Amino acid sequence: MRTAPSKEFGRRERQIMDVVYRLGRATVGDVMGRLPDPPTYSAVRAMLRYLERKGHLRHTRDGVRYVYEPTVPHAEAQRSAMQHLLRTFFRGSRVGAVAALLELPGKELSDGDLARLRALVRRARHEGR
Amino acid sequence: MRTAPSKEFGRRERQIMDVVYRLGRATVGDVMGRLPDPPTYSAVRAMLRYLERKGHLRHTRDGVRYVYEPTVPHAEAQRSAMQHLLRTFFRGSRVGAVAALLELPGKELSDGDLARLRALVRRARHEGR
DNA sequence: GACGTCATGCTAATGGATTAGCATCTTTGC
DNA sequence: GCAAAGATGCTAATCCATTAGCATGACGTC
Repeated sequence: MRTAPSKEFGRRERQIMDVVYRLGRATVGDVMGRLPDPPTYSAVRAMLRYLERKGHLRHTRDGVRYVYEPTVPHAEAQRSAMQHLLRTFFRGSRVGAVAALLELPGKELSDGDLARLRALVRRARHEGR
Repeated sequence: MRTAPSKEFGRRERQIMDVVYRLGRATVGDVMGRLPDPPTYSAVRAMLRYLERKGHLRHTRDGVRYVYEPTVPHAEAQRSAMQHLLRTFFRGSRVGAVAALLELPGKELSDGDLARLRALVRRARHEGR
């Protein structure tokens, strides 16, 4: 049947999709191992099959086991998630979002990172965006 | 009963919380008007009461009607949502996320915006993050 | 003061996400 | 060859988010 992926997920669905996006490709065990309050192996498997039937995942074989990956490409999902976050929590202000981002804890920024950031800002200016 | 808000939501729950965060404070009508595939007024109202009982929302009166707002402060929810996005789609790379952010379409960046961005980068450097 | 409108209180019904259970198949080791 | 381990196929049961329905109360108007 293969209808258009609908972007809206239930709780578990969301958790599972997040794990798969995080890993890029994932086996049943990978997913189960990273779910909060993990249900049984069997339940996870059913869920994956369910998500596949709804068109959000596809699988390929790797020897005996299945490896799942999202049908919507990483970059696209990234963009749309960011878009949504921006709209929901920052009134669309990209600058505000950048501020929040840079204030998050994380690995120290390398010189390369800083250079890249400056380049991004410069580019944003020149392209008039 | 008021248990600790659990951060995980069902589909509608998520949609509703997003609307409330987007608006800051919202009446039943506000919420209903912005839901995709809006159900009945009554259903939205029940959902809001439900979310309140679970500790995610609180309400105050405004004349006859109720105005709902999140119990978790905007800034905190912002941070944790960004954190999650970062982890899920950017392998924790803040720079990568900033790049994606600046590439999103949006209002032209003002000179003030650019100055602020530069200041943020400078500050990130000096604070060693 | 009766009526219409619009708000909330409460609860039962529904439906779909979520789970578990059992059967089957393949691989590996003895 | 046979048994154990670990994978999938399929489906029924369950649970809870989601919805709708009916009753009640406040307010304004003719």
